[in-house]
Amino acid sequence: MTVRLRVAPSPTGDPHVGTAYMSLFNLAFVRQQGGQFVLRVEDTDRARFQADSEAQVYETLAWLGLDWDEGPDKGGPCAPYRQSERLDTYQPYVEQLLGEGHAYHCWCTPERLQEMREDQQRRKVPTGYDRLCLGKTYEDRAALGGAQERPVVRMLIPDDVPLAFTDLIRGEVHAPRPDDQVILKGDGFPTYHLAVVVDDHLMGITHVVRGEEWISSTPKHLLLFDWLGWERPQFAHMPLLRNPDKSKISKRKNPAARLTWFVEQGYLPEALVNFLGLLGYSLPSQEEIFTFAEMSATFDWSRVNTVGPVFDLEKLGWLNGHYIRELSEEDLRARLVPFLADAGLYDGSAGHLDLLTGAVPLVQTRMAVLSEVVDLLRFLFVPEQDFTVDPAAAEKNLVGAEAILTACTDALEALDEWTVESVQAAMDAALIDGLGLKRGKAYAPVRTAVTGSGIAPPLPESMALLGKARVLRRLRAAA
RNA sequence: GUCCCCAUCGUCUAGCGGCCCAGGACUCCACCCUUUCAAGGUGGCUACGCGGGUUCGAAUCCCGUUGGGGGCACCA
Repeated sequence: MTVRLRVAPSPTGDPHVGTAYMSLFNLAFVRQQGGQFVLRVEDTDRARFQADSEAQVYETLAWLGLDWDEGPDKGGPCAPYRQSERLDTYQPYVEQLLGEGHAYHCWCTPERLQEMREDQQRRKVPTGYDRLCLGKTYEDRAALGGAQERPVVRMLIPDDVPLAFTDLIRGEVHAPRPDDQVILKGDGFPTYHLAVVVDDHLMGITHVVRGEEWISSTPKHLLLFDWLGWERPQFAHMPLLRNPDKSKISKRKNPAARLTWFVEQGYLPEALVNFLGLLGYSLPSQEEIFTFAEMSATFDWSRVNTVGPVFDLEKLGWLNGHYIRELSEEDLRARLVPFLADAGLYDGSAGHLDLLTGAVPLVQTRMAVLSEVVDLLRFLFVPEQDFTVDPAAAEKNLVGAEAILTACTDALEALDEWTVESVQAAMDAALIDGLGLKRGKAYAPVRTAVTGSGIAPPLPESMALLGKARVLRRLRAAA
C-alpha cells in the first residue's frame, strides 16, 4: 500500500509557521516512502474565513520548496480538496450515524450551553454536554426552554469509548474522555472532527501527522472511524512550537509565527527548512546543517522529540548567515535586488547592476538576513542629494578630524587611476606615513564622511565602487 | 476548575543501565586575525527540577512531587 499523508491548513489569516513545520515532517516521511502528499483546505469555519489566505499558503509553502502532489490548485483523484466544496460528501455519513444511534440532534442555544459549562466549572466537575436533548423531539425539548429551532448533531459517546491509541512518536497514549462533540453545525457545515475523518478516509490518508494539541480529540476521531467501519490511519502527534515564554507559538506574541515574515526579513527558504528540521528533531549523524533531501533520506519517527521546542530566532539567524555565505555571488545578487528595489535604492539600470555586482562580495559575510543589505549599501545607491551622515557617527569620528579629511582629499584628488589599490595606497601614504597615524585612527573619519556611518563594508573597496567624484564631494562636505 | 501530554546547559539537541563527575550547536565571554562591522580561528562559562525506590551500577527504569504546556467551542 502506498503511503499518503496530508496537511490541512485553515484559511483564516496569514499562513502559520506551524503549517510549514507540519508539512516538512509530513513530507520528509512521504518522500522517503515514495508516497503522495495531499494539501487539503479546511475552510469549514465561515466566521474566520479569509479569501486571500489560501493563495498565501500556496505561495509560502512553494517558496519553502515543500511541494504537494494533490490539492485544490493541482487537482487529483480525490477532488475537490476544499472542504467547503464537499458539503454533500459529509451529509450521508451524518444520516448514517443518526440512523444507527451513534449521533443525536441537539437544540440547545449557545447561551444555555455556556451557563451549563460555567455551572460545571463552579462545581469542579469536568465540563461536557449534559445530554438534555438526547432522546427528545424538538417539541419535547422546546418545552424545557433554552432551545432553538435549528439543531446541531452530536456524537453519542459510549461509556466504553476507547481512549488509548498508539502514536508513532509517543508510543502508547491515553487521551481524555471526549464530550458529546458536535459533528454537524447549525449552518449545515460539518465540524473539523467529522470532516477530517471522512476526508482522511476518502482520500486514502494512511498517516495523520498533526500537532500535539489534537491528542485530546483523537478518541473522537477513532470512534468515528470505527462507527463508519473504516480502517484507522496511523497517528503521529508532533510537539508544538513555542514562544520564548514556552506558550504555544502565536502571531500575537511572535512575529515568526507568520510565514510571510520570513520572506519579508530576508530569510533563505533553505535556511528556514533546515532550522525547522532542527526543532524537535535531529539527524542520526548529528549533523546540524542539512538539506531536505538529507533529512528525508534518514527520517525516522522515533527521532522526533516529545518536548515542544522554543522557536529561537538567534540560531535561525546564524543558520541563515551560513546559507548566505554559501551562495554564489550571482545567486546572492539576484536575491538582494528585491530588497534594494523595495527600499527605493535600486533602479535596475546597468550602472546599478555593476555597482551591486561589485558590492556583493563586500556584504556577503555581513548579513544575517537579506534585508540588512539596505542599510549596508545605502551609501552606494542613495541619490547624492539624499546622502546624509549619521549624527552619532559624525560626533564620534568627524569632530576635530579636519586635518585627516583634508590630507585625504588632497591625496585622492591627485589620483589618475581609481582602484582599490591606488585609493588605499594614496590614503596610507597621506595619513599613515604623512600624518603618522595608525590605520584604524586614520580611516575612521574617512569612513564616516564617505559612507555616512561608523560601520560599513571595507573602506578602500567601498570608495573604489563609489567613484572619485562622489568620494571627493563627500569628503569636502565633511571637512 | 478538570482531563491529558511533557521534563538534559539561557536556547536547539545527543544520550535509550556501565563508553557520561554528560557530548555537539546557537548565544555569551576572552584571545587571535583585523581599517570599522562582520566572517574565520582558538579557548572558556553554564544542564540531567526535587524526593523516594529498582539495580553491583541510573540522565537513562518505576512511583511521588514540583514545574511547564495543551485540550475542555455550532474554531481549526
